[in-house]
Amino acid sequence: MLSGDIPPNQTIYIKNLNEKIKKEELKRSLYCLFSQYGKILDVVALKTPKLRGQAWVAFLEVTSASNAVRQMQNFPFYDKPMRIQYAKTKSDCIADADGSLGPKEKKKKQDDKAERKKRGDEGQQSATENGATAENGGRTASSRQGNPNAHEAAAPNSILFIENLPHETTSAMLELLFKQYPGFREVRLIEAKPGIAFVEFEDDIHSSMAMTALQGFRITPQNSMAISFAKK
DNA sequence: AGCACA
Repeated sequence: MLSGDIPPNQTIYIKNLNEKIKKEELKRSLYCLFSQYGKILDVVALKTPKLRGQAWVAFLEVTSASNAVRQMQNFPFYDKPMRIQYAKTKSDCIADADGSLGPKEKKKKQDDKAERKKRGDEGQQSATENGATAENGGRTASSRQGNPNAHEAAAPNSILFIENLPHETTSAMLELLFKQYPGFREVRLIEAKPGIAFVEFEDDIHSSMAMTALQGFRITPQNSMAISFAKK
C-alpha cells in the first residue's frame, strides 16, 4: 500500500503540514476539513521540534478514517499537500472510550517515557496486562451505520453543490448564509433547476469549512441542505 | 522526515 503498510486505524496521522500555522488554528481547520468524513473525537497537534508539521485526527468510525486517507491524500492545505496515513497506535481518547486502556496504563506510559529520557532503558517491564485487550473482539461497535450518501463523492474543490433547497430560495438568501464563512465568492442558482445551487469559494479549504459548517442546515422546517463538492 | 495524547 502507498500508505506504508500501516493497518487501518480510527485515527489518521497527517504530515507535511504547514508549520507556520498556529496550533489552535491548525486544529480548528483540520477539524472542519475532516468532519465531512464523520464524527471526530479529537484532533492532536503539538509544536514541539519533533512533532510540528504533524497532526492526528481521531474518528469515531474506522470507515471515516479510511475515506479521509484516500480522499484527502495530497490535499493542498495551507499551500502544502497533506500526506495522510493511518496512525500507528490507538489514540488515548479512543482507548479510554472503548476501555482497552485503563487510566493506570496511561500513567505508566508516561512514566516509561520519562524514565527512558533520564537513564536510557533498563529493560524492566512489569505488568503486561494489556495483551488481550488490544483487539476489541469482532464486535462492530458501529452496526447502526446510517450513511445516506451512497453516491461517490466528488474530490474536494472550491465549488459546493447544494441540494434540497426550497424552490423559492433566492441567491440573496444563500449568500446570507454562506458569506459568513471566509473565502466566499458567489452563489449561482440554476433557473432551469429549482432546488439546487452552486456556491463558489476561494479554494477547497474554505469551501470545505463552509460545507462542514452548513451541512444539513435546515433552511426551512422541511428542507435540510445537502452539500457536496461540485463535480468537475 | 518526523507517530502523540501537557
